[in-house]
This record gives sequence, C-alpha cells and structure tokens, in this order.
Amino acid sequence: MKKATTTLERTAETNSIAASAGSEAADNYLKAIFQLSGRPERQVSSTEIAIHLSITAASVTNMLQKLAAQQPPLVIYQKHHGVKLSKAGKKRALEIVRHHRLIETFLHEVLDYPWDEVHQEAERLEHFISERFEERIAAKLGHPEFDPHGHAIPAMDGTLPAQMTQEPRSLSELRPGQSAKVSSVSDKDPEMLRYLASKGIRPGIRVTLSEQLPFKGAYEVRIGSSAKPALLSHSLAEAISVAVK
Amino acid sequence: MKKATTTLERTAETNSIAASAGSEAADNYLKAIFQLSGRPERQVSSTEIAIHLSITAASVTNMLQKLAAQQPPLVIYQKHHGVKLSKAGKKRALEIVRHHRLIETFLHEVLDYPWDEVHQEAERLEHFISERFEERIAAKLGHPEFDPHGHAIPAMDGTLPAQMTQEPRSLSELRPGQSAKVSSVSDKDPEMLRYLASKGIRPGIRVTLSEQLPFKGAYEVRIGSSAKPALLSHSLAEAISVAVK
DNA sequence: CTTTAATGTTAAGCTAAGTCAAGCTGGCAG
DNA sequence: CTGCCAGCTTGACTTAGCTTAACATTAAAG
Repeated sequence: MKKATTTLERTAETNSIAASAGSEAADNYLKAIFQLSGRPERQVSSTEIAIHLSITAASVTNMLQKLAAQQPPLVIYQKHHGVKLSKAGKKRALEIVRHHRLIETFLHEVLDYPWDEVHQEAERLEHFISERFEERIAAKLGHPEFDPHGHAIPAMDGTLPAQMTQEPRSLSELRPGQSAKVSSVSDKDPEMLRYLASKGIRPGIRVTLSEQLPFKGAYEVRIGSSAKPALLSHSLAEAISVAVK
Repeated sequence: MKKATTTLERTAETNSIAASAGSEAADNYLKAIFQLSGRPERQVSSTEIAIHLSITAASVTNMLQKLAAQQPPLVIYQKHHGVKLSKAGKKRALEIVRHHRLIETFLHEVLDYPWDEVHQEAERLEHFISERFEERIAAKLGHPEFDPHGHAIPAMDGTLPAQMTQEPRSLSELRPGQSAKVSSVSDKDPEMLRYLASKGIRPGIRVTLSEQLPFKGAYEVRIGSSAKPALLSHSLAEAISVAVK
C-alpha cells in the first residue's frame, strides 16, 4: 500500500498572492516608474511604462497589480488612473538607481570603460550585485556623489542631494545669450555620448547659447573656453541638462 | 454551446525543441556537468546533477534533452546512461568557469573581499558579465593564472594549464612522512576557508603529514615552517589539494 | 533467468512573465 | 447630456524552468 506519506498535510499554503518581490522584472518596473514620474512626482500611466520597457500594456497592468498587492505595497495603483511609488517602492527604486550609477562610475574610473559603454553593462549588473559589493565599490571610489554623466548617486539611505529633487533644466530651454554649466547628459545613447565627448561637452563644462535657429533648428553653442562655437541639433540640446546659476 | 474552437487542431507541435540556449539555468547545468565529470572525463548521471544543483532529477532529464537538442548540441546525452559535454558545451562551461575565477580574483585583489566571501558573489555574477568586462578585469589583474583558492583560470580560448588536466591529489591521500605543496582548497564552504586561513593553510604553502589517526581520524600536519603541527579532520584534509613533487 | 531496488524518464501541472484580442471606461467634442 | 474612442483592463494562451507522481529501465542478487 504505497507510502503515500509524502503529499499528506502539505503546506496547503502554496498559497495566496505569490511573490514577485525582488525579481529582476519587478525592479525594472520600479525603476521605470521612478524615472518616468519625475520630480516633483506625477502619476505614471500603464502605456508610458509599456513603451519605456518595450512590452505590452497588458503586461504592465498585470505587474502593477502584483506590485500593489505586496505586503508592504510597492506602488499605489488606481485602475485607469496610473500608478506611483509607495514609500517602500521608492526606497527600492533608489537602491537600484544607486547600484546603476555606482557601477557606471566604477566601470569608468576603475576599469577604464569609455563613458558611452558603461550604461549597458550597468543596466544588467545593477540587479545582481550584493550590498557588500555596493559598499566596496563605493568605498573604493571614495563615496562619489555623481556618475560619469553627471547624475547624482543616491546615498545608502536612499536620499538624493538637495538640488536633484527638482526637475533639471535642459540646454534647449536656454535663451540666446544665456550661459550655464552642464550638470548632466543623457546616458542612454552611446553614439550621442561619443559625439558629445568629441565636442568637449561633459558635466562641469560651461556653455553659452549664442543663437538658436527657428523651428527647432540648430543651437549654436560656445563650449568652455574654446574659440569657435558648435552646432547642436534640438534632440542633442534636449539631452543636455544645465544649471543656470 | 461555448465556442469550443479552442482546443481543436492546435499546434499539435506544442512541439519540440524550444530554446533555452544561453540561459542562466543552462549555464549552470553545463558548469555542473563540467565539474562533476572530472578529468579525465567520465559520464555524469542525472541524479548526480540533480543533487549538485539541488533540484529534482526530472528537471535534469528535461534540461539535458533540451541541451542535447540544441544546434549545435551542448551535451551528448544517452537515455539512462548519463551525459557528457560536447565540444561546444565544454567551450561554454570553460567560459563560465573563467568568469567565475576571474571574478573571484578580482573581488579579492581589487575590492579586498576576504577569500571566504568571493565564491558566493562570483556564483551570481559569472552569468551576467560581458566579454568586455571579462577582458577588462583580466587586464587589470595582469591575466592571472590562478584564483585565490588556487584553481587555474582557463584562458580566453578555453584551455587550461597543462597540469590541471589531471585529477589533483588530495591531502587525505598522502602517507605519513610525505611532504607536498598545497595547490588549491575547496571554495564552497566559507567557514572552512576561514578556518584554513587561521591555520595558515593556503595555496603555495608546503605541508608535511606527520601522522594520520586510524578510521578517518585526525591528520597531524606540519604547516610551512611553523613549529607545532595542526590537526585536521578527514573532511578538511579531503578539501585540500596538493602537488607531491 | 527472474526479480527487485535503485535510478531514470515521462506526463501533467504550477508560477512568473509575457503576448494578443476582445471588452470596458471615462473624459472630451459636439 | 450624449456618445465615442483612446487608453486600460481582462481573459485565454505561451514559454521556461521547475515540481510531483507514475511509469520504465538497468543491473545486481538470487
């Protein structure tokens, strides 16, 4: 008569909600929401997230419901009205952003990666490093405040330097004659980064907009102390954040 | 009367091969087979793999079939008679082992990890680093030949130093009076590594077996040039590989 | 040669994350 | 105040990797 013993009582609790906390996918959603919601914070819609992550809106709805059902909830989700991060969700998102930016800095400073290649590698690794690894590279780098593209690195406790809590101004919003310091550049497009580097545009450099052609035309920009100005397209100008000061 | 349409013809081909190349799971199987098959090479059984990976034998059978069905096949699999790596499978396995050991060395040398903590971190990261990352840390370290535990690091082309192509001898196989040099120690158990470090046992150190108590009793070992001998349990002695020379 | 214990394999089914297609909704145009 | 349609949500299905339970095979012992 068979053993049968095995399946008896069983943890009848295969149970409820299932998990999906801490998964790579969940992390990516949280990071996406964080980045899309901007500062000050806005609600983010399913489709926005879907486009950002290159998946379908249906998947997003699904995952948002799971994230909202966690204990504690990672997002505040209202059917048909978008989503925002909860306290816990924001903490997690900032942790991942910290990982990402520390890794980028590390790759650039310690492993001599060119700045256009750090993003891709960091995008994968950010999910898999331990707290210990994070702590070690931060120490090795002397607890840096900014990554190679000029983005602020959140502190361990999940706080950002004060000036970073507001939406930064883009070079494309300057008026002719205005001068400003480059605070950061978008890290998403390697080609763009290579081009910017070749023009000498990087965080900390002072730029002066001498002229802007109409209809989103070229931006004529004087860079640092260089003699002749450069011409930047609208989308390039948009990818450059500046502090007017 | 319901649609019913659904189950009809069906892609009767739920089908064959599917993919699962290059996945983390597949990598882990290949590595497990590589490690279990030893040198010179033996066939490895499903259950061995199952135990090594802490999953069920059924899962293993499944995956082996997929790995064998790849184009090119990653393993040579014979029902009921175990499995061995194909050319391509061996190449991939060595690539992962190379990643693992380079990462361990890197964590130890560059990030000052203690040698008992490197394994766990490397175990995760080995699957996610790019070729570029591999190349950069290898360069940073001066293309090392051995990891912190004394294991040989495969070259980029997937070859191992000559002496590593044979099964190493364990300290537990020495006869009293024999002397040998520690070539490597097992990296799996952090506690054991800490203990070994405390006794001064590490790769490169010369040891002399002065006495071995019967029935797998303690091994009395003189370590390097130290005055008084240490007592090692059988399992400890087994975890230490030596070159007699 | 037969039996059987150990070991392997198949089949069915679960979960996580995704897809597609169809059904809802809610805010704006008339 | 109505209706409509873009944007969400739901539901039914997929795939990868796993589990359990049932069935099959091998090899060793009688």
